[in-house]
Amino acid sequence: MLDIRIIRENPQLVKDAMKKRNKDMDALVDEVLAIDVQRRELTVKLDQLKQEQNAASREIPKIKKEGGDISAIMARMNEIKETVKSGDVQLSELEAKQQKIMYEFPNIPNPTIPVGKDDSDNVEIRRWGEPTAFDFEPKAHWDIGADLGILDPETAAKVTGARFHFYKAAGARLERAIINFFLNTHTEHGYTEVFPPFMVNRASMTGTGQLPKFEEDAFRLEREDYFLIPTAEVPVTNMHRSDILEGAQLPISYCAYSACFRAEAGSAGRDTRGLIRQHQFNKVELVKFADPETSYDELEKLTNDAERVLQLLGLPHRVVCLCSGDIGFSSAKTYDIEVWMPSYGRYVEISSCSNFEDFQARRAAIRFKRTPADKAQLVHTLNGSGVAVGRTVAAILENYQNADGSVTVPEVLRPYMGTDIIK
RNA sequence: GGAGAAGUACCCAAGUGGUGAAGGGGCUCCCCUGCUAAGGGAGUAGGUUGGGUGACUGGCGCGAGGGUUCAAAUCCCUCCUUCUCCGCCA
Repeated sequence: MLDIRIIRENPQLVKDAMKKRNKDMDALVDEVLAIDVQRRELTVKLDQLKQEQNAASREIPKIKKEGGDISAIMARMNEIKETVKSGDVQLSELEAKQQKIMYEFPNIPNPTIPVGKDDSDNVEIRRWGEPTAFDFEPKAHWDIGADLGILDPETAAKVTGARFHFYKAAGARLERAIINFFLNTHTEHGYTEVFPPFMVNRASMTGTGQLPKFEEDAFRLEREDYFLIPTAEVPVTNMHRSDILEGAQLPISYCAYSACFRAEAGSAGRDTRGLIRQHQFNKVELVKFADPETSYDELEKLTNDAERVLQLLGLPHRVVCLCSGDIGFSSAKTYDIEVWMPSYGRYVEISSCSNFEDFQARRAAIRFKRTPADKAQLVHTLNGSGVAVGRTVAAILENYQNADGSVTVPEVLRPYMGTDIIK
């Protein structure tokens, strides 16, 4: 959520920022400003009446005690009561209206990111490794998985439906090995491991920005108002919802494994084969709470930490800075890490590392005091995949495949796999 | 899922309708004491929204949200969480 004060003080800045996202929200900016004026005028009026009520409440018992007549003051109080009551109703309507609009605004893109229309305007920052070369015709991971008997979408389709997978034997073990490898590596680099709930309540989904705008993207439970998490970002960021953290604690860094659930509404027909786009997938997530003064240093570090696991796995990848038209709703700046996927013949997103600045913190009321004497201020929240597990399996199967159909296990995974080859 | 109890500040805790939410511990500062211990004094309800150029000043805050009342921590309703017991279960 944006700060209403920014809109009050510099509406043009907000309008321009939205245009960088290819969104014309001029009318909404003007509307929210008009509501804000009304709301504050009414607030002043009601506060004065409430002040009068409070003063009278102190007088009434005094007068009664002295045996005086309170009928005049009571008449006045009855009159105020009605005005306050209807005023409060009106006020909460205005507040709701204002908040509804405020929830519509995406974050303001950071000035350092490229301005652009869509993913074609994203800027490559660096590459690591070279696209894998083969002296045979490489197969796609879904074919490798089927031939080795380690990936089974057909059975999952029977048991559940489309866009689910069974992993079997070495496939299941590979998934588990990668999760452990990721968590161990991040833990060694200062992240505290947490294992979160996979369902969260509405307040948490609102805190990180999935709601109210993107409810159709999430799976919601029928009997409770709970949502299956689309990413561990949601429960882990919301761990500190409504907290006031100590400045000395920052940055707080967590890593978390979770299953992730996405409805993939609007993705029909895209990436229908293999592990790239599933309703349920595993991910290890990195989450940071940082001092605003250093949050962009933390974004660089977090991105490096995510890249590290790909480097240790020997998977060629590149880092891309998303342009203003391509960043997510809550993000101010995002680096995507893309891994080389031979079957696609291009780099495919495997991690997304973002600084949300105070956008989530304002929604979720996550604050800190730099020193105990300071006033509480909003933290900056960051997160990034460290990294998506299913896509890592796909990348390993494809990049490490051999001419005979077997797959070499990357060296760092061998202790976890208990073998150096899958065949 | 059923029954009962409870949620007040960093911690413990008083407060069942009426003029600013007791008290204690802890913490901070000051005084005294050669040091320590003990003692004395002061401060310590955060936070959030508003108004004012400003010194200042108002509203809301006792788990959350509604309601009754001139007036709610206190009465009523709904929900959440915790504890005890029962049931169920990995």
